[in-house]
Amino acid sequence: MKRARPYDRDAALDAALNLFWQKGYHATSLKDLEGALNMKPGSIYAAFKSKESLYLAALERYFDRSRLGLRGLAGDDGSPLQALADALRRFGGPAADDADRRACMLVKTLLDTTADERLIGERAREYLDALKAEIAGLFDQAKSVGELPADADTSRLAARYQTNMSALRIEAQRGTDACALAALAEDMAREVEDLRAK
Amino acid sequence: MKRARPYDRDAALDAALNLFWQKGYHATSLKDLEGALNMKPGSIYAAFKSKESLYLAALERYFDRSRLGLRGLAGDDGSPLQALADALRRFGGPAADDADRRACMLVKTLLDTTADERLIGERAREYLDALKAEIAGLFDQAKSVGELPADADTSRLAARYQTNMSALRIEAQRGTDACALAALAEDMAREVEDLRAK
DNA sequence: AATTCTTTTGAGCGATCACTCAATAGCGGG
DNA sequence: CCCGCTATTGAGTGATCGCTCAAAAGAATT
Repeated sequence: MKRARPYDRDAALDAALNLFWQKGYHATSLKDLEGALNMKPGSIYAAFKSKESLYLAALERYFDRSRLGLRGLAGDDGSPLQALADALRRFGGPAADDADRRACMLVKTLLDTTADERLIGERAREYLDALKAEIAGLFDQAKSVGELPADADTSRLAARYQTNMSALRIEAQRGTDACALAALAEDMAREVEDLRAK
Repeated sequence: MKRARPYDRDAALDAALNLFWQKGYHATSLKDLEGALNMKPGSIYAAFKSKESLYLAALERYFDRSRLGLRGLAGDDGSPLQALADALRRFGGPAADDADRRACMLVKTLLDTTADERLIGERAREYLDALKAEIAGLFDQAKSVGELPADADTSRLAARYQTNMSALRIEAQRGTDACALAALAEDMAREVEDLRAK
């Protein structure tokens, strides 16, 4: 090795992730990326091969974080069901930062992707499926702790939960007023809590 | 008037609507539109002013139809609540055509729109609000027929319903298998039916 | 059939797209 | 301190973007 990388790959990926998440794949130009990553086109292509590859890398990063977030819910306390309900309330409450008021990047990718970018669309679907499986795992935990009846269909519950979370975040991006958003989140959270075996 | 319009404005708008709905605003090029509308660039601009204007016209068309569809639910039978529940089941069932397996165009527009296209984003939000109001109107009807208790918060119910419908259609576009999709729709439909005053 | 006026045409505008590569810069080993 | 090598640079690639306009075409009127 004769020369170390002067740029920070992690920081660059973060910047790309944020920009892509905000503007979407099609609306983000190489010029935009040059500015956000503070890299010239040549460097970007040396480091990330192509715009599509960069997007895929950013998407994977997003997925990793999302999965980590979900796994973080597991250890919070003894009640997986409560953790899931609270996560919904969190997204309906006052936003910590802008990113919490944005629709899920995977959903945005899913809706923005056509046959021209098959790979990106397929990847988004895979990641969404994987996250759904993580959620199902949490419901499984709830079952093993006795919060859910033994015959609960955890994968069906996971589908419903993921759907609710996605929709809530879309609603946040829509700009629904804080009060209505909180009400919506509350309805969804209650739905989860009401699953608790009596 | 010396010369009648040889092209069919309605058909052209339909074609534009479908193309935009499928591919999104950014991914749809003028070339694509030329092909779909069977018009040369000059004609398109003479008829619709700009790509953005054309998109807005297509979006309005989409909105009009959606509103019409919702209003059509009102007269179906004496039970607005049942009509709303059945509409959900319909989107979870076997698709009549491709368009029924696509996310709502307004939602796609909302997620695909940045500050660069403020007007389009704002319009999408307005239309979504208007449709939510239509749904609230249906819940109001349900209330006046005695299906809902007098103190039901119909605008909150409408928000929840719209959210469910949007999410269901995203799920359809995601390619969720028919069985899981039907289960999801069933869960949502039950949620509506369970509102029925006992 | 000639005239008139509107609509359609499509080559082509400047700008921007994603991307490349010869030249340059700068660190590690000798 | 110089050399060898890799990472970075940024002007420039052809293609395509949204869009324009002078010219051609076609219906209505005479």
